[in-house]
Amino acid sequence: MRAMNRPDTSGAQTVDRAVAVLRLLASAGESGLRLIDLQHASGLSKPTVHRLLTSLLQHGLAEQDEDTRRYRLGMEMAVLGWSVSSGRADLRQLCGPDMQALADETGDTAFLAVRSGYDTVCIERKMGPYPIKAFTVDVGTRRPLGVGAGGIIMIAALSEDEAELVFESIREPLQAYPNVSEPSLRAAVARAREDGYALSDGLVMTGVRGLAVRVSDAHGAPMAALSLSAVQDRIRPERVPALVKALEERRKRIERSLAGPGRRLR
Amino acid sequence: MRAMNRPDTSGAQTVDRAVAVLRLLASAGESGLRLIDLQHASGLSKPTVHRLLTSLLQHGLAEQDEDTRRYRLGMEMAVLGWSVSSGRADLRQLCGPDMQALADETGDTAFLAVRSGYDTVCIERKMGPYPIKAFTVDVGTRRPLGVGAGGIIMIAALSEDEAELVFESIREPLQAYPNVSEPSLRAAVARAREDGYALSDGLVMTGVRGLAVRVSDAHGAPMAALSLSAVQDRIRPERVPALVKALEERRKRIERSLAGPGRRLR
DNA sequence: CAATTTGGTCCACATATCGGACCATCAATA
DNA sequence: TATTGATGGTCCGATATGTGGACCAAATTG
Repeated sequence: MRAMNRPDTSGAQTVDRAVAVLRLLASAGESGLRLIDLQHASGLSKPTVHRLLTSLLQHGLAEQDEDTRRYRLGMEMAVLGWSVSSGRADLRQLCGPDMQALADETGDTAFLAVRSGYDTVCIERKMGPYPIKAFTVDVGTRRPLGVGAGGIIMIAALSEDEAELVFESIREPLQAYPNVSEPSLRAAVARAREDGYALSDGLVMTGVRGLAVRVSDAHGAPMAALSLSAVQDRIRPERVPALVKALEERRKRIERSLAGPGRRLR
Repeated sequence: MRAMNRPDTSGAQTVDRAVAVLRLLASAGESGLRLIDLQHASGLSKPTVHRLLTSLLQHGLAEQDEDTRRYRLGMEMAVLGWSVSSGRADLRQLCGPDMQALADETGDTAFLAVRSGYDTVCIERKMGPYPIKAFTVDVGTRRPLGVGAGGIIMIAALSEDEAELVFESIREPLQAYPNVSEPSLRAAVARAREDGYALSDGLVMTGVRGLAVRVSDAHGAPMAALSLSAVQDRIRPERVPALVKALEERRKRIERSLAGPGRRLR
């Protein structure tokens, strides 16, 4: 139908397409996608999608449910992922203790998310003791960039041009989130740029607020978003400064330990 | 040089090649591989490898070290892997407590490994209290199937035909392990078939012994290998029954919890 | 049990990929 | 500093490879 990404220069078209399919499967999560869904979402022809899937299936990167015929990511994908040994790869476990501490001291739920294409992926979650939990995202969940405080801070970290590209790309998938309008998102991003932290006030779900700061690597490049989320009563304006301070402190600790056991290649 | 896998029927050649490259990168681990290494190891031409890499780089599935020009797996690979939500995917954390308990009660180091192509991948490790550690494998390490007790039990779980295929495929990579000869490996596999557990007596490294049992999913299909490893003085013949018993007990617990929160698709 | 939807396959065509040849860059060596 | 060799990267014509319209099969629906 329309261009996926870059019809332009070098590379391997087939690889691009295969990766696109993998991304779609990743977004779909556990329940998977039907062949025809993939066909429509990717804009590729049925035989093409099927051929790609056949190959991915053979390699275990995708699997097919015997009964429903639906496709989802295969375990081999996870196994390959476990062999990654750089940057974000061990970010998750590295952040674990600080996130738990953050959740404990604030009472709310702490999240860690990274960018993947035009999605954010939640890679870790720690629940705080406060008994009323807000709508909560599972580890592994993918949502378009811009959804949630974490997504906002990630867009805010981009250059104008890149941000524009993102807005362009997420326009369609954002339809699924009725509370997120592009103007309100742009406003939130602008505020985040000024404040240094992002606030999502019911943008994802009415009655839920989130706060996020960005985590950078040793070179200052944004790596992930560290966020807190709770029902709106818990994140009142007067409490925001304290929460931001808690987030910032944890961010600093995390960045320090990121820089600490500095990996040097070769 | 020679065929990678199936030159035969349907699929996408390009995808196969790209996956082959990814596998090689995974095996190489942190230090990465040079273009020419990939070229030789894959048997593909330089432009082909480079073109595939260009695409993989664009998608973040691979990354290139600025200084050394070496390629390794990219973080996106890990992120995609985190979105896998089936079977083995959460096996690791599910096994964590039992493995720690196993390590604690035996004193030695417990490993969990899964098969990936013709490799075994160590996906979890828990150290026991005994102060003398044997040569120890990091999480994420890939080795040819058949290396170590875990690898032996995995081959033992295969049908004759499949096992033969494996022997064929690992002949070359096994050269890197001088202590593993094909006859001794075949003997170890045969014993493992009889005993129900695998014993590696210095096959990987002189003076190190390992014991492994296989972990099966709810349908009885082999999923992973649970193993213990220690210096040979710690795994004397008279202690083997007790260690095997401990492994078996943990295996049962793990398999029960695997069957328990049974995921049903759809 | 016809109609519709979806999964899967065939095959002639054309296009995206292939790889030999070439250039650029760097390190070691003379 | 010139020379040699090894490696990263790119070009471009030939063709093997992937493409998608059309078709069949099976499942689902009315």
